Amino acid sequence: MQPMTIGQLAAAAGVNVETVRYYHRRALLAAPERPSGGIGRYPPHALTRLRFIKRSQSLGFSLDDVQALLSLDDGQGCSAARTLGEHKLGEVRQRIQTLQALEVALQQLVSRCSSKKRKLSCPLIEALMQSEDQRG
Amino acid sequence: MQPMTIGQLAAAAGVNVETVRYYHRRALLAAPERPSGGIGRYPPHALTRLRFIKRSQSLGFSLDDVQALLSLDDGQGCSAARTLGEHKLGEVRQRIQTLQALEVALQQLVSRCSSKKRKLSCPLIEALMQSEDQRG
DNA sequence: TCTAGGGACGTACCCAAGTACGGAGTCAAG
DNA sequence: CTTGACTCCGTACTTGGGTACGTCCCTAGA
Repeated sequence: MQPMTIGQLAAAAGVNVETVRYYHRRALLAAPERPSGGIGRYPPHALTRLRFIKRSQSLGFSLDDVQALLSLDDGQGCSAARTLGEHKLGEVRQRIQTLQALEVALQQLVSRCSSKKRKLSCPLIEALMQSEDQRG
Repeated sequence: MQPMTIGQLAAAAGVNVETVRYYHRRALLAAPERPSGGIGRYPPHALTRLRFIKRSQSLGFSLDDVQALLSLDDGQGCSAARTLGEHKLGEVRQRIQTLQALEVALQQLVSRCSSKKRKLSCPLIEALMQSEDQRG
């Protein structure tokens, strides 16, 4: 593994060159050493870090989260990292709950729509129109 | 129920005045009749529609979806509305699946973090650093 | 030495669903 | 008749995660 240009780095990680530059701006990825204003070369470590970022994102971490995670990458911050992970896990579970409630509600609306009982208008739209909080 | 000003309408629906104006711009809500350049008054129907929008949103419909839904509100578009609902239901179920996979992965990382076996660095961060797709 | 293909950098733009702001007009009460 | 609250309208800004563009610069190969 040799030093890479930004294009090679981006291709290796499967991201856009602009994305790499964006990560520089967000201080997630150090800009490479650049001999006398020339073209920068990234060490292999940069690819590892780039992959770290994408992997964390795919697990639901925001770039702010990733930044926090990276700042813990000193071998000392394990419990803090764990806390972060647990927090994120809580968020994920909360989102699942919300979506499951949504699923039930939507399912009911849709099935009411198929078993129409001579209503004048669509039960789905009707249900959205006048819900419990308006009449109760 | 009498005609309302925009402020009353917004308050009744629990939204910002600017939100109502935004819905005008999106053509989700008709601008009210306005006698000779004066101040507009909204009929009660506007509140119903505003609530329809917010309710639909809370069920996961985007404003574009809501627009489609509203255009079906003529008593004829029931099957189209149902199709829309089913599509949205599919999306919701897909999101739930993705999040559940995420939940499992995150759970594993976090629990690996608590049962540390004398590793040098944090297992969570380590796992993010070097995952299967890099070594396999 | 010329040239093509990157790379470096700054700025602007994309999406959704609003929010914020500033100036002018209007309306009702005191 | 003035004050103060509200409305109207246009424009710009927000968040998050980038994408796109334009211009200059550098470098390797022929």
